[in-house]
Amino acid sequence: MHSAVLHLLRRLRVRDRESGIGPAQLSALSVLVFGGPRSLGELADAEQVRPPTMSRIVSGLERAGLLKREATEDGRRVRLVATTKGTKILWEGRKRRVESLAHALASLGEVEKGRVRELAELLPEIVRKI
Amino acid sequence: MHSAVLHLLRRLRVRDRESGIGPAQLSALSVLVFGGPRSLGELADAEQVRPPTMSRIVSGLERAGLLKREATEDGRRVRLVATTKGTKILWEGRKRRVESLAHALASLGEVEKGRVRELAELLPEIVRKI
DNA sequence: ATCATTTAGTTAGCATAGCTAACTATATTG
DNA sequence: CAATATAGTTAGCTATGCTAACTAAATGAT
Repeated sequence: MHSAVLHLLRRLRVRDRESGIGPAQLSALSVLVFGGPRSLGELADAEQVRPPTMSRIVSGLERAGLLKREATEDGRRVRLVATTKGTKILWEGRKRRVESLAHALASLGEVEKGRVRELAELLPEIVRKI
Repeated sequence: MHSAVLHLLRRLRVRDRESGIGPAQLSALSVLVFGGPRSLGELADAEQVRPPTMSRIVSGLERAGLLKREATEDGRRVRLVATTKGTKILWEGRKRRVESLAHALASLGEVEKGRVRELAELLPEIVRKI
């Protein structure tokens, strides 16, 4: 299962590359777009990455005009917000990934599709427990 | 599903880091250990990576004493073979991953476990079609 | 048989991404 | 007000991905 999951992800990333944005940047931006604005530390936690790493990922996204750093009441924190451009790019990427998966799933029988559906619902729970 | 798979992989990689070997090296070595010796180009294909990338990954593994480059009849090709040390390290890593997954799966009911099992068998087929 | 082409790998050079250690600036607390 | 804690950044290392350009070996065409 570990191996299959690894290769599934690798294939999907090939499509992601079309967005012209690195995988870590893409994943971080998706948290902002689909989960709303948050601080750098929160984003680092969500992405299971250290603050310096997230700091650089955010710098790249900012340079590309995909997010903005905004000041907060607490002078130490920043609020990271996806720009319109960032949001648009992400929705296009999601569309591509869904197309790839849909293509692969289309040739499966109804029974198999049902199994995939069941596991997709189960996975987040499993992940939380690891 | 894409998101859940991404985070599942990320969690498992945390355990993999304990091996003191990078994720790409670990994955390439696992192909040799569990799939047998092969050429650099074949390994690059299996890992969905370009030859120069695989060349450097292999160099790292060789430097660490985890695999050997052997000559073949065709003077251009090399045969990559995991060493005893490489094989041992990989089995220990597999053990750690299995422990992590087992821990997460242990709390599931029998029905859910059955679903996971069915999908684990289905995944490689899906991956091949993407 | 020789010269051109194809194939397998490597080297060089660039960008992204992960880390720790050390720093700055702002809040909080004693 | 001084000491400490918290949020981010900077610097510097390694690993991993790419393309372009190279070497060496095998194949093929005349």
